[in-house]
Amino acid sequence: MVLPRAARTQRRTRIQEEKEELILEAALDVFATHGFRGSTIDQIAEVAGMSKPNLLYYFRTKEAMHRALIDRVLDSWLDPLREFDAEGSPVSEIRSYIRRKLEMARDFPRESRLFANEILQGAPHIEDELKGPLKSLVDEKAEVIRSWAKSGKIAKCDPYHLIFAIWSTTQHYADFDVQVRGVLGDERSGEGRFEDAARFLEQLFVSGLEIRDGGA
Amino acid sequence: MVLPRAARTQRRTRIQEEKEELILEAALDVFATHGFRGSTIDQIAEVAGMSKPNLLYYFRTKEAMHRALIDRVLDSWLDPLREFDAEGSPVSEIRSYIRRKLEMARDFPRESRLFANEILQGAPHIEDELKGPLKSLVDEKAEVIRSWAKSGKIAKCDPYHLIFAIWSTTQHYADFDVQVRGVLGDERSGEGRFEDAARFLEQLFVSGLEIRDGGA
DNA sequence: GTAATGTTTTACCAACCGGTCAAATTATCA
DNA sequence: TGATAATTTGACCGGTTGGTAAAACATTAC
Repeated sequence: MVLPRAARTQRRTRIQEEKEELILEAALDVFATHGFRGSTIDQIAEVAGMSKPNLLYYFRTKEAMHRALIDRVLDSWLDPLREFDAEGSPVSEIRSYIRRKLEMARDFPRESRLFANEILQGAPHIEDELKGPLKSLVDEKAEVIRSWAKSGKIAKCDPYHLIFAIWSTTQHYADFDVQVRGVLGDERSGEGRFEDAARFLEQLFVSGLEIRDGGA
Repeated sequence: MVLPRAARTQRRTRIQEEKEELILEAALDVFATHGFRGSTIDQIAEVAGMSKPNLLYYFRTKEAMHRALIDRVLDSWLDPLREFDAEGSPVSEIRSYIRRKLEMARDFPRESRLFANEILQGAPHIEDELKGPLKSLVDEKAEVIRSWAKSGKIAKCDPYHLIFAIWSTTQHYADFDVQVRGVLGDERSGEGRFEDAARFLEQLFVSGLEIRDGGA
């Protein structure tokens, strides 16, 4: 019988798992570089190496594909922030948060771009997640940072804008990769640029948050 | 006679100037939120309040509209960096560069998003500009920063990554506006968020670049 | 006023879009 | 093996897309 995908409650077939993975992989490629509206099912099908109706057998709509991707990415995207530990030392926590985010930008640039495209275009599919789970997590970690500042472990600063600054500087290397490479030139565009970036950002944030002698 | 737009060498009509401006304004709206491929001529025409063929009388293709916009934006986008003055004091130059970029993010968010979309999608229309004029300008200013570091006016750091960090943190408030608002919540999403951001970023960069006592 | 030019509209096209359908093919398992 | 269910394919559909042609309309210059 040919049941619509969503109606199947049975365990998934081996083929199903493989093909769905294959499709999401292709969809990630395409959505990440063209955004939702700029991507076509034909294009995704071609990258996945299958016919369009075949692809639509696994995901019944373009939106279903996009949603599946977004859900997966959004979840893993916040892992580094979840690991942010209130018990650790501020400097080492911030330092390793930066490192983790930078590693993600290096290792999963398509995921970062998928997300960036979605936000840029007004986050039509994930506004609820932004105002719900994401906000809660950030609120929680912002409170941690605030307490560090209050107890004099780091300089006083707005914790939300600190988080924004870490997000933007690290994701920049994934989202604006073409620009970064263009500006750095071919010689400096090797993988070493991530090490350079890590060094710079750690210096910036760590000494930028140090307590000054003449601090207010 | 009906000459193709590109072939007209005569002075432009009053109507031409007005309509072209009207169209570019509408196109900026649409391209900025949907990217090139995600935007349609019909949509732009509707926003501009004219019929599609009428619009196509002024810009013969979708690409022509996009190019006209990109050219204009790219130019004004670099103005703050051009003002970056080698003769000024490092701290005040960096401080006012941050302020200017932040003001642009606040006052011209669509322009920022148009640019972000273009880069995100691999900069298919402006790769040459990135590797040419943009790179040259950045190279020049990076040299200024390097000389400041060398003469001990600011901490040693990679000037390119410093510039990237300023770009990303400031443009973040335009490009990721939905996310910023979502996380800050309704109460803190007023215009005051730009003042908060300015305060935070100035503190971060200024004290992050100060010379340490125990500096290497 | 009128002729030349500039502008707008209506009607249209071929290609592409997201998605459906039914038939053909292949895998699974008793 | 054969029956049954899962997968793949090709043909197709209505709507949208970027863009054109030509005629109607408006504006300007003389």
